Amino acid sequence: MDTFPKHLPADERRAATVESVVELAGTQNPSKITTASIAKHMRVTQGALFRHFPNKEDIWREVAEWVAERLLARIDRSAQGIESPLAAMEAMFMSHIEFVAEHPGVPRIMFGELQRAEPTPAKHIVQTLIQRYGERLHRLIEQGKESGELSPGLDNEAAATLFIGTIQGLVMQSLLAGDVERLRSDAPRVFAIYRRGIGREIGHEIGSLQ
Amino acid sequence: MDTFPKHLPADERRAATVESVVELAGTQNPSKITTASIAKHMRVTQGALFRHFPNKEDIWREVAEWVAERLLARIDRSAQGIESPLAAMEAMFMSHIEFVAEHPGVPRIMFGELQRAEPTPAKHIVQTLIQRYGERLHRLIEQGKESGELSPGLDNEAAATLFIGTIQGLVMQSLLAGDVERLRSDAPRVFAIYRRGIGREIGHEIGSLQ
DNA sequence: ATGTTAAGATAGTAATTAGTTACTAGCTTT
DNA sequence: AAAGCTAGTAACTAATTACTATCTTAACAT
Repeated sequence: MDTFPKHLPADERRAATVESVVELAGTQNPSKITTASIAKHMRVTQGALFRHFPNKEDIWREVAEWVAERLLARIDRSAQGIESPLAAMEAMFMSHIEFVAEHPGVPRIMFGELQRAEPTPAKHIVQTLIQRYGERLHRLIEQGKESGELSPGLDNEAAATLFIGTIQGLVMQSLLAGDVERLRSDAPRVFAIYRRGIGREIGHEIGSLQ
Repeated sequence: MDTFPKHLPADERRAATVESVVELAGTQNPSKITTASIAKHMRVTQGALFRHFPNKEDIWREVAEWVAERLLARIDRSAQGIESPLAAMEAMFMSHIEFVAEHPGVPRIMFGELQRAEPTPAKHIVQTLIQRYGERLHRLIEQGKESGELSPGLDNEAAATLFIGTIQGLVMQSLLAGDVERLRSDAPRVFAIYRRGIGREIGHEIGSLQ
Protein backbone atom coordinates (compact mmCIF):
# COMPACT_ATOMS: atom_id res chain seq x y z
CA MET A 1 0.00 0.00 0.00
CA ASP A 2 2.76 2.37 0.95
CA THR A 3 3.76 3.64 -2.46
CA PHE A 4 5.62 6.62 -1.03
CA PRO A 5 7.76 5.52 1.90
CA LYS A 6 9.55 8.49 3.42
CA HIS A 7 12.94 6.85 3.47
CA LEU A 8 14.51 4.90 0.66
CA PRO A 9 17.98 3.41 0.21
CA ALA A 10 20.13 5.63 -2.00
CA ASP A 11 20.05 3.41 -5.06
CA GLU A 12 16.29 3.08 -4.92
CA ARG A 13 15.88 6.81 -4.51
CA ARG A 14 18.04 7.40 -7.57
CA ALA A 15 15.97 4.94 -9.56
CA ALA A 16 12.74 6.54 -8.36
CA THR A 17 14.08 9.94 -9.43
CA VAL A 18 14.84 8.75 -12.94
CA GLU A 19 11.44 7.14 -13.30
CA SER A 20 9.78 10.30 -12.03
CA VAL A 21 11.50 12.34 -14.71
CA VAL A 22 10.40 9.89 -17.42
CA GLU A 23 6.83 10.07 -16.13
CA LEU A 24 6.84 13.85 -15.92
CA ALA A 25 8.19 14.11 -19.46
CA GLY A 26 5.07 12.28 -20.58
CA THR A 27 2.90 15.27 -19.80
CA GLN A 28 5.16 18.30 -20.20
CA ASN A 29 8.09 19.79 -22.06
CA PRO A 30 11.25 18.20 -20.59
CA SER A 31 13.04 21.53 -20.38
CA LYS A 32 10.25 22.74 -18.11
CA ILE A 33 10.88 19.95 -15.60
CA THR A 34 12.41 21.52 -12.50
CA THR A 35 14.06 19.90 -9.53
CA ALA A 36 11.13 21.19 -7.49
CA SER A 37 8.57 19.45 -9.71
CA ILE A 38 10.55 16.20 -9.64
CA ALA A 39 10.72 16.33 -5.86
CA LYS A 40 7.03 17.09 -5.54
CA HIS A 41 6.19 14.12 -7.75
CA MET A 42 8.26 11.90 -5.45
CA ARG A 43 6.78 13.33 -2.25
CA VAL A 44 10.14 14.59 -1.09
CA THR A 45 11.59 18.05 -0.58
CA GLN A 46 13.57 19.65 -3.37
CA GLY A 47 16.81 19.75 -1.40
CA ALA A 48 16.64 16.00 -0.80
CA LEU A 49 17.39 15.36 -4.49
CA PHE A 50 20.87 16.77 -4.05
CA ARG A 51 21.66 14.10 -1.48
CA HIS A 52 21.64 11.66 -4.38
CA PHE A 53 22.71 13.64 -7.42
CA PRO A 54 25.57 16.17 -7.56
CA ASN A 55 23.57 18.39 -9.92
CA LYS A 56 20.62 18.41 -12.29
CA GLU A 57 22.71 17.54 -15.34
CA ASP A 58 23.57 14.26 -13.69
CA ILE A 59 19.88 13.44 -13.30
CA TRP A 60 19.44 13.92 -17.05
CA ARG A 61 22.51 11.82 -17.75
CA GLU A 62 21.02 8.95 -15.78
CA VAL A 63 17.64 9.39 -17.48
CA ALA A 64 19.33 9.17 -20.88
CA GLU A 65 21.11 5.98 -19.79
CA TRP A 66 17.81 4.53 -18.63
CA VAL A 67 16.24 5.21 -22.03
CA ALA A 68 19.18 3.95 -24.07
CA GLU A 69 19.56 0.70 -22.15
CA ARG A 70 15.87 -0.15 -22.17
CA LEU A 71 15.18 0.75 -25.79
CA LEU A 72 18.18 -1.12 -27.20
CA ALA A 73 17.45 -4.17 -25.02
CA ARG A 74 13.84 -4.11 -26.13
CA ILE A 75 14.49 -3.96 -29.88
CA ASP A 76 17.31 -6.52 -29.65
CA ARG A 77 15.07 -8.93 -27.79
CA SER A 78 12.24 -8.43 -30.26
CA ALA A 79 14.39 -9.29 -33.27
CA GLN A 80 16.06 -12.26 -31.59
CA GLY A 81 15.46 -15.61 -33.22
CA ILE A 82 13.73 -14.17 -36.27
CA GLU A 83 15.49 -15.48 -39.33
CA SER A 84 13.82 -13.24 -41.90
CA PRO A 85 15.52 -9.79 -41.91
CA LEU A 86 12.35 -8.06 -43.03
CA ALA A 87 10.33 -9.72 -40.27
CA ALA A 88 13.05 -8.75 -37.80
CA MET A 89 12.78 -5.12 -38.92
CA GLU A 90 9.03 -5.25 -38.47
CA ALA A 91 9.45 -6.69 -34.97
CA MET A 92 11.93 -3.94 -34.11
CA PHE A 93 9.53 -1.35 -35.42
CA MET A 94 6.60 -2.61 -33.40
CA SER A 95 8.54 -3.06 -30.18
CA HIS A 96 9.95 0.45 -30.52
CA ILE A 97 6.42 1.79 -30.94
CA GLU A 98 5.24 -0.24 -27.97
CA PHE A 99 8.09 1.11 -25.84
CA VAL A 100 7.17 4.68 -26.73
CA ALA A 101 3.49 4.01 -26.10
CA GLU A 102 4.38 2.73 -22.63
CA HIS A 103 6.64 5.72 -21.99
CA PRO A 104 5.36 8.75 -23.90
CA GLY A 105 7.97 10.91 -22.23
CA VAL A 106 10.78 9.10 -24.02
CA PRO A 107 10.52 10.77 -27.45
CA ARG A 108 10.19 14.16 -25.78
CA ILE A 109 13.35 13.51 -23.83
CA MET A 110 15.23 12.44 -26.93
CA PHE A 111 14.01 15.39 -29.00
CA GLY A 112 14.80 17.69 -26.14
CA GLU A 113 18.32 16.43 -25.64
CA LEU A 114 19.19 16.52 -29.32
CA GLN A 115 18.01 20.11 -29.50
CA ARG A 116 20.55 21.22 -26.91
CA ALA A 117 23.18 23.50 -28.36
CA GLU A 118 25.88 22.55 -25.84
CA PRO A 119 27.22 18.97 -25.76
CA THR A 120 25.81 17.62 -22.48
CA PRO A 121 26.49 14.10 -21.17
CA ALA A 122 22.84 13.18 -21.78
CA LYS A 123 23.01 14.41 -25.37
CA HIS A 124 26.07 12.27 -25.97
CA ILE A 125 24.31 9.18 -24.68
CA VAL A 126 21.33 9.79 -26.96
CA GLN A 127 23.65 10.27 -29.94
CA THR A 128 25.37 6.99 -29.17
CA LEU A 129 21.99 5.29 -28.89
CA ILE A 130 20.92 6.46 -32.33
CA GLN A 131 24.25 5.42 -33.78
CA ARG A 132 23.87 1.90 -32.39
CA TYR A 133 20.32 1.78 -33.63
CA GLY A 134 21.56 2.66 -37.10
CA GLU A 135 24.16 -0.09 -37.01
CA ARG A 136 21.49 -2.70 -36.31
CA LEU A 137 19.37 -1.37 -39.15
CA HIS A 138 22.21 -1.39 -41.65
CA ARG A 139 23.03 -4.96 -40.75
CA LEU A 140 19.45 -6.08 -41.26
CA ILE A 141 19.11 -4.21 -44.54
CA GLU A 142 22.24 -5.86 -45.90
CA GLN A 143 20.97 -9.28 -44.84
CA GLY A 144 17.64 -8.49 -46.44
CA LYS A 145 19.30 -7.76 -49.76
CA GLU A 146 21.30 -10.98 -49.58
CA SER A 147 18.24 -13.04 -48.76
CA GLY A 148 16.35 -11.44 -51.60
CA GLU A 149 13.62 -9.99 -49.40
CA LEU A 150 14.70 -6.43 -50.05
CA SER A 151 15.04 -4.69 -53.37
CA PRO A 152 18.63 -5.09 -54.58
CA GLY A 153 18.83 -1.47 -55.75
CA LEU A 154 17.73 -0.15 -52.36
CA ASP A 155 19.57 2.85 -50.93
CA ASN A 156 20.67 1.55 -47.50
CA GLU A 157 21.22 4.88 -45.81
CA ALA A 158 17.96 6.30 -47.04
CA ALA A 159 16.14 3.17 -45.90
CA ALA A 160 17.60 3.46 -42.40
CA THR A 161 16.77 7.16 -42.22
CA LEU A 162 13.23 6.48 -43.32
CA PHE A 163 12.81 3.66 -40.79
CA ILE A 164 13.56 5.98 -37.90
CA GLY A 165 11.71 8.84 -39.54
CA THR A 166 8.62 6.73 -39.87
CA ILE A 167 8.61 6.09 -36.16
CA GLN A 168 9.19 9.76 -35.45
CA GLY A 169 6.33 10.74 -37.67
CA LEU A 170 3.97 8.36 -35.92
CA VAL A 171 5.09 9.60 -32.52
CA MET A 172 4.64 13.18 -33.63
CA GLN A 173 1.09 12.58 -34.80
CA SER A 174 0.11 10.88 -31.55
CA LEU A 175 1.74 13.68 -29.61
CA LEU A 176 -0.30 16.10 -31.64
CA ALA A 177 -3.52 14.21 -31.06
CA GLY A 178 -2.62 13.46 -27.47
CA ASP A 179 -3.67 9.90 -28.22
CA VAL A 180 -1.24 7.10 -27.44
CA GLU A 181 -3.65 4.41 -28.58
CA ARG A 182 -3.49 5.79 -32.11
CA LEU A 183 0.22 5.05 -32.10
CA ARG A 184 -0.44 1.34 -31.68
CA SER A 185 -3.20 1.19 -34.28
CA ASP A 186 -1.42 3.29 -36.93
CA ALA A 187 1.95 1.58 -36.63
CA PRO A 188 1.19 -1.55 -38.70
CA ARG A 189 -0.56 0.48 -41.40
CA VAL A 190 2.36 2.86 -41.82
CA PHE A 191 4.93 0.09 -41.69
CA ALA A 192 3.06 -1.66 -44.51
CA ILE A 193 3.83 1.24 -46.83
CA TYR A 194 7.45 1.34 -45.71
CA ARG A 195 7.75 -2.40 -46.28
CA ARG A 196 6.49 -1.99 -49.83
CA GLY A 197 8.98 0.83 -50.35
CA ILE A 198 11.99 -1.31 -49.49
CA GLY A 199 10.75 -4.80 -50.35
CA ARG A 200 11.15 -6.79 -53.50
CA GLU A 201 7.48 -7.55 -54.05
CA ILE A 202 4.55 -5.18 -54.33
CA GLY A 203 1.91 -5.14 -51.63
CA HIS A 204 -1.48 -3.59 -50.95
CA GLU A 205 -3.26 -4.36 -54.19
CA ILE A 206 -6.99 -4.00 -53.78
CA GLY A 207 -7.59 -7.70 -53.68
CA SER A 208 -5.05 -8.30 -50.95
CA LEU A 209 -6.93 -6.04 -48.55
CA GLN A 210 -10.17 -7.03 -46.98
CA MET B 1 24.98 49.51 -44.32
CA ASP B 2 22.99 50.29 -41.23
CA THR B 3 21.55 46.89 -40.41
CA PHE B 4 20.62 47.92 -36.86
CA PRO B 5 18.96 51.33 -36.88
CA LYS B 6 18.06 52.39 -33.37
CA HIS B 7 14.53 53.36 -34.23
CA LEU B 8 12.10 51.37 -36.32
CA PRO B 9 8.40 51.86 -37.06
CA ALA B 10 6.28 49.61 -34.86
CA ASP B 11 5.32 47.13 -37.59
CA GLU B 12 8.91 46.73 -38.72
CA ARG B 13 10.06 46.21 -35.17
CA ARG B 14 7.46 43.50 -34.70
CA ALA B 15 8.59 41.81 -37.91
CA ALA B 16 12.21 42.07 -36.84
CA THR B 17 11.34 40.47 -33.52
CA VAL B 18 9.66 37.51 -35.17
CA GLU B 19 12.57 36.99 -37.53
CA SER B 20 14.99 37.20 -34.62
CA VAL B 21 13.15 34.42 -32.82
CA VAL B 22 13.19 32.23 -35.93
CA GLU B 23 16.93 32.83 -36.28
CA LEU B 24 17.64 32.16 -32.62
CA ALA B 25 15.65 28.93 -32.77
CA GLY B 26 18.09 27.77 -35.44
CA THR B 27 20.86 27.43 -32.88
CA GLN B 28 19.14 26.74 -29.57
CA ASN B 29 16.20 25.10 -27.85
CA PRO B 30 13.19 27.41 -28.39
CA SER B 31 12.12 27.15 -24.77
CA LYS B 32 15.50 28.59 -23.80
CA ILE B 33 14.91 31.74 -25.84
CA THR B 34 14.36 34.59 -23.39
CA THR B 35 13.08 38.08 -24.00
CA ALA B 36 16.55 39.27 -23.00
CA SER B 37 18.25 37.12 -25.67
CA ILE B 38 15.78 38.25 -28.33
CA ALA B 39 16.40 41.89 -27.43
CA LYS B 40 20.16 41.42 -27.45
CA HIS B 41 20.01 39.84 -30.90
CA MET B 42 18.08 42.90 -32.13
CA ARG B 43 20.41 45.40 -30.46
CA VAL B 44 17.61 46.76 -28.31
CA THR B 45 16.91 46.70 -24.58
CA GLN B 46 14.73 43.97 -23.13
CA GLY B 47 12.03 46.37 -22.00
CA ALA B 48 11.62 47.71 -25.53
CA LEU B 49 10.06 44.42 -26.62
CA PHE B 50 7.08 45.08 -24.39
CA ARG B 51 6.41 48.33 -26.25
CA HIS B 52 5.39 46.14 -29.20
CA PHE B 53 4.08 42.93 -27.68
CA PRO B 54 1.78 42.69 -24.64
CA ASN B 55 3.62 39.57 -23.42
CA LYS B 56 5.96 36.83 -24.52
CA GLU B 57 3.18 34.44 -25.49
CA ASP B 58 2.09 36.93 -28.12
CA ILE B 59 5.57 36.90 -29.63
CA TRP B 60 5.31 33.14 -30.01
CA ARG B 61 1.84 33.46 -31.49
CA GLU B 62 3.17 35.78 -34.16
CA VAL B 63 6.12 33.48 -34.82
CA ALA B 64 3.74 30.57 -35.32
CA GLU B 65 1.71 32.65 -37.76
CA TRP B 66 4.86 33.55 -39.65
CA VAL B 67 5.77 29.87 -40.01
CA ALA B 68 2.27 28.71 -40.97
CA GLU B 69 1.74 31.37 -43.62
CA ARG B 70 5.12 30.94 -45.25
CA LEU B 71 5.18 27.15 -45.24
CA LEU B 72 1.67 26.74 -46.65
CA ALA B 73 2.29 29.40 -49.28
CA ARG B 74 5.53 27.70 -50.25
CA ILE B 75 4.12 24.20 -50.69
CA ASP B 76 1.02 25.50 -52.47
CA ARG B 77 3.14 27.45 -54.91
CA SER B 78 5.41 24.47 -55.53
CA ALA B 79 2.53 22.17 -56.46
CA GLN B 80 0.78 24.74 -58.61
CA GLY B 81 0.38 23.83 -62.24
CA ILE B 82 1.65 20.29 -61.84
CA GLU B 83 -0.95 17.95 -63.27
CA SER B 84 0.51 14.68 -61.99
CA PRO B 85 -0.50 14.19 -58.32
CA LEU B 86 2.61 12.17 -57.55
CA ALA B 87 4.83 14.84 -59.10
CA ALA B 88 2.94 17.46 -57.10
CA MET B 89 3.61 15.51 -53.88
CA GLU B 90 7.27 15.32 -54.75
CA ALA B 91 7.38 19.07 -55.38
CA MET B 92 5.69 19.71 -52.03
CA PHE B 93 8.16 17.43 -50.32
CA MET B 94 11.18 19.15 -51.80
CA SER B 95 9.94 22.67 -51.20
CA HIS B 96 9.14 21.79 -47.60
CA ILE B 97 12.67 20.46 -47.16
CA GLU B 98 14.08 23.57 -48.81
CA PHE B 99 12.05 25.79 -46.47
CA VAL B 100 13.38 23.96 -43.44
CA ALA B 101 16.92 24.09 -44.77
CA GLU B 102 16.60 27.85 -45.11
CA HIS B 103 15.09 28.16 -41.64
CA PRO B 104 16.46 25.42 -39.39
CA GLY B 105 14.68 26.97 -36.42
CA VAL B 106 11.27 26.14 -37.88
CA PRO B 107 11.10 22.43 -36.99
CA ARG B 108 12.39 23.20 -33.51
CA ILE B 109 9.64 25.76 -33.06
CA MET B 110 6.98 23.35 -34.27
CA PHE B 111 8.26 20.49 -32.11
CA GLY B 112 8.52 22.83 -29.18
CA GLU B 113 5.02 24.20 -29.51
CA LEU B 114 3.43 20.80 -29.94
CA GLN B 115 5.17 19.60 -26.81
CA ARG B 116 3.47 22.25 -24.68
CA ALA B 117 1.03 20.78 -22.22
CA GLU B 118 -1.21 23.85 -22.06
CA PRO B 119 -3.10 24.95 -25.17
CA THR B 120 -1.30 28.16 -26.13
CA PRO B 121 -2.31 30.34 -29.10
CA ALA B 122 0.90 29.36 -30.88
CA LYS B 123 0.20 25.67 -30.38
CA HIS B 124 -3.25 26.11 -31.86
CA ILE B 125 -1.84 27.77 -34.94
CA VAL B 126 0.65 24.96 -35.47
CA GLN B 127 -2.12 22.38 -35.07
CA THR B 128 -4.20 24.17 -37.67
CA LEU B 129 -1.19 24.28 -39.99
CA ILE B 130 -0.71 20.53 -39.78
CA GLN B 131 -4.39 19.96 -40.31
CA ARG B 132 -4.37 22.04 -43.49
CA TYR B 133 -1.24 20.29 -44.62
CA GLY B 134 -3.03 16.98 -44.17
CA GLU B 135 -6.01 18.14 -46.23
CA ARG B 136 -3.76 18.97 -49.15
CA LEU B 137 -2.09 15.58 -48.90
CA HIS B 138 -5.36 13.68 -48.76
CA ARG B 139 -6.60 15.50 -51.83
CA LEU B 140 -3.47 14.64 -53.79
CA ILE B 141 -3.52 11.02 -52.68
CA GLU B 142 -7.12 10.64 -53.83
CA GLN B 143 -6.27 12.21 -57.17
CA GLY B 144 -3.30 9.92 -57.46
CA LYS B 145 -5.47 6.88 -57.01
CA GLU B 146 -7.92 8.12 -59.62
CA SER B 147 -5.17 8.83 -62.11
CA GLY B 148 -3.70 5.42 -61.51
CA GLU B 149 -0.35 6.73 -60.33
CA LEU B 150 -0.89 5.48 -56.79
CA SER B 151 -1.64 1.97 -55.67
CA PRO B 152 -5.42 1.55 -55.48
CA GLY B 153 -5.22 -0.36 -52.21
CA LEU B 154 -3.18 2.38 -50.55
CA ASP B 155 -4.11 3.40 -47.00
CA ASN B 156 -4.66 7.16 -47.37
CA GLU B 157 -4.23 8.14 -43.75
CA ALA B 158 -1.11 6.06 -43.34
CA ALA B 159 0.32 7.53 -46.52
CA ALA B 160 -0.26 11.08 -45.27
CA THR B 161 1.23 10.26 -41.86
CA LEU B 162 4.27 8.73 -43.50
CA PHE B 163 4.73 11.72 -45.83
CA ILE B 164 5.04 14.09 -42.91
CA GLY B 165 6.97 11.55 -40.87
CA THR B 166 9.50 11.16 -43.63
CA ILE B 167 10.21 14.87 -43.55
CA GLN B 168 10.46 14.83 -39.79
CA GLY B 169 12.89 11.97 -39.88
CA LEU B 170 15.11 13.77 -42.35
CA VAL B 171 15.01 16.94 -40.31
CA MET B 172 15.84 15.02 -37.16
CA GLN B 173 18.88 13.38 -38.72
CA SER B 174 20.23 16.69 -39.97
CA LEU B 175 19.58 18.23 -36.59
CA LEU B 176 21.53 15.38 -35.06
CA ALA B 177 24.41 15.76 -37.48
CA GLY B 178 24.20 19.55 -37.34
CA ASP B 179 24.41 19.45 -41.11
CA VAL B 180 21.74 21.27 -43.13
CA GLU B 181 23.32 20.34 -46.44
CA ARG B 182 22.64 16.69 -45.73
CA LEU B 183 18.96 17.52 -45.65
CA ARG B 184 19.02 18.65 -49.27
CA SER B 185 21.08 15.71 -50.48
CA ASP B 186 19.16 13.00 -48.58
CA ALA B 187 15.69 14.28 -49.42
CA PRO B 188 15.43 12.87 -52.97
CA ARG B 189 16.87 9.50 -51.90
CA VAL B 190 14.40 9.08 -49.08
CA PHE B 191 11.46 10.29 -51.14
CA ALA B 192 12.33 7.66 -53.74
CA ILE B 193 11.60 4.91 -51.21
CA TYR B 194 8.39 6.59 -50.14
CA ARG B 195 7.31 6.94 -53.77
CA ARG B 196 7.82 3.24 -54.30
CA GLY B 197 5.82 2.54 -51.16
CA ILE B 198 2.75 4.37 -52.38
CA GLY B 199 3.12 4.13 -56.14
CA ARG B 200 1.71 1.63 -58.55
CA GLU B 201 4.97 0.64 -60.19
CA ILE B 202 8.13 -0.70 -58.65
CA GLY B 203 11.23 1.43 -58.65
CA HIS B 204 14.92 1.17 -57.75
CA GLU B 205 15.80 -2.05 -59.52
CA ILE B 206 19.54 -2.36 -59.90
CA GLY B 207 19.50 -1.53 -63.58
CA SER B 208 17.49 1.65 -63.07
CA LEU B 209 20.22 3.15 -60.92
CA GLN B 210 23.42 4.36 -62.37
C1' DA C 1 19.10 1.33 25.56
C1' DT C 2 22.49 3.86 22.94
C1' DG C 3 25.51 5.69 19.32
C1' DT C 4 26.22 6.02 14.40
C1' DT C 5 24.88 7.11 10.00
C1' DA C 6 22.13 7.51 5.93
C1' DA C 7 18.13 10.09 4.32
C1' DG C 8 15.23 13.93 4.66
C1' DA C 9 13.47 18.68 6.23
C1' DT C 10 14.05 23.57 6.67
C1' DA C 11 15.39 27.68 5.21
C1' DG C 12 18.17 29.90 3.05
C1' DT C 13 21.41 31.77 -1.45
C1' DA C 14 22.57 34.15 -6.04
C1' DA C 15 21.17 34.21 -10.66
C1' DT C 16 17.74 34.50 -14.06
C1' DT C 17 13.09 35.08 -15.62
C1' DA C 18 8.97 37.94 -17.61
C1' DG C 19 7.02 42.10 -16.97
C1' DT C 20 6.71 47.33 -15.21
C1' DT C 21 7.75 52.08 -14.62
C1' DA C 22 9.70 56.72 -14.93
C1' DC C 23 11.98 59.15 -18.06
C1' DT C 24 13.97 60.97 -22.81
C1' DA C 25 15.62 61.78 -27.73
C1' DG C 26 13.80 62.80 -32.03
C1' DC C 27 10.06 63.28 -34.99
C1' DT C 28 5.64 65.43 -36.80
C1' DT C 29 1.78 68.47 -36.39
C1' DT C 30 -0.11 72.61 -35.39
C1' DA D 1 8.43 77.34 -31.84
C1' DA D 2 5.24 74.80 -28.82
C1' DA D 3 2.99 70.45 -28.01
C1' DG D 4 2.30 65.81 -28.55
C1' DC D 5 3.57 61.36 -30.32
C1' DT D 6 6.67 57.37 -31.12
C1' DA D 7 10.21 54.30 -29.97
C1' DG D 8 13.54 53.46 -26.90
C1' DT D 9 16.39 53.24 -22.30
C1' DA D 10 17.57 52.19 -17.52
C1' DA D 11 16.45 50.56 -13.46
C1' DC D 12 13.46 48.46 -10.94
C1' DT D 13 10.09 44.07 -9.29
C1' DA D 14 8.21 39.58 -7.93
C1' DA D 15 8.62 34.97 -8.98
C1' DT D 16 11.27 31.06 -10.10
C1' DT D 17 15.48 28.65 -10.82
C1' DA D 18 19.43 25.33 -9.33
C1' DC D 19 21.94 24.62 -5.50
C1' DT D 20 23.60 24.67 -0.31
C1' DA D 21 24.34 24.93 4.88
C1' DT D 22 22.45 23.37 8.84
C1' DC D 23 19.36 20.91 11.67
C1' DT D 24 16.34 16.58 12.48
C1' DT D 25 14.79 11.96 12.20
C1' DA D 26 14.61 6.99 11.02
C1' DA D 27 17.11 2.56 10.74
C1' DC D 28 20.10 -0.52 12.52
C1' DA D 29 24.05 -2.68 14.89
C1' DT D 30 25.92 -3.53 19.18
